[in-house]
Amino acid sequence: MENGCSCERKTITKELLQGVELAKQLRGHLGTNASSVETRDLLVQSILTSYENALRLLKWSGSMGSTPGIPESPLSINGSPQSEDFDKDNQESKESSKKRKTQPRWTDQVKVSSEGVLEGPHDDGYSWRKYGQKDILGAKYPRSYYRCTFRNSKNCWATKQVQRSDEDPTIFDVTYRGTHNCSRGSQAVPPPASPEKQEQKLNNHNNNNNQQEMLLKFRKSLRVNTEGLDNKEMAPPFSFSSTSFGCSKNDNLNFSPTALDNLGSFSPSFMSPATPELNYFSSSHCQRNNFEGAFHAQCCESYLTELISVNTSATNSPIMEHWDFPLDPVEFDPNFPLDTPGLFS
DNA sequence: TCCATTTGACCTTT
DNA sequence: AAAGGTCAAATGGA
Repeated sequence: MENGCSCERKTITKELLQGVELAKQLRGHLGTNASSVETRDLLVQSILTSYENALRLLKWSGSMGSTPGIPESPLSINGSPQSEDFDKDNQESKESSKKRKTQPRWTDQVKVSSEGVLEGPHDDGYSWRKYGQKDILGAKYPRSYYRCTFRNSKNCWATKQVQRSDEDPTIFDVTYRGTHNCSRGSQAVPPPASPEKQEQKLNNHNNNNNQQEMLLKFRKSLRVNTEGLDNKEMAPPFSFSSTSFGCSKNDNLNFSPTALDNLGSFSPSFMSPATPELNYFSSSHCQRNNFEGAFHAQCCESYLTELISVNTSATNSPIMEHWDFPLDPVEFDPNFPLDTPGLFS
């Protein structure tokens, strides 16, 4: 009960702190000619996202009042920490269907290139294995079900569903469930894609190529930095296209904390290659259009903590946990009364 | 032989 | 009861 409130508050505080920190960075960038427009755009976008998240949290907690009861919320309604649910999930592997309700869920839309030309990177760095396909009532196309390849070896229970859009067959709705316990599944370059397989995810706002490029670089950086962490079970097909931004797989990118700061607002792609009709998704920024569950997940700090720890090297958290800024508690009091009337009006 | 995909059956949820 | 989701045997490719 009270824990829930406190969790929400902390999460909101975190978001706001992130916003503050990003604003500071932006100010720094504005004072110099050295930073690129892209970087500034990124910072602005990050700040907006952060504040939007905070506002959403406020709205959500406000609409919920003191009455728990959001269905499908990964945040355990009865007050039990999300991490407990996850632990249970891991233990009760045979009761997988019971996980449906407890795991965070969010959807993404993926647009597939009709030309089959690689316009960006594909995949999310995770390895998926198809375990089912089902015709869905009212849907033209069947829905495909995928789970993490490392379900058994690493007890990773992340799953996803891929549903081709009826209206636009080039669009795929991808629903993710659960978070990866495994570290990022691969770092290898994907095999040459056939035209059919050179499908990719395009952002709904893909006219912002600069931002996409920055994201790609960031993801590339992540990949580079996680190489060697998990070599034993690297699944080969997921990586960035070397043509995406002129970097080969072996390029060593500077991946400094500064770079992370500059790009940290982007969560890594949740896309994956694994479906016959769409083998390689490229990532996009901020494409997530439905944070069902996952958004609520932010409200529980234990869940947050787990996500952060789990995703140290390979994140697929629905939230922006990359922001590991050295926050200065003196400049912004975490205990600041966020429910102060008029504060956000 | 190993691993991924396919697909019908079964289970869970609504 | 119907629809959605998962399991697991069969199958095929490397």
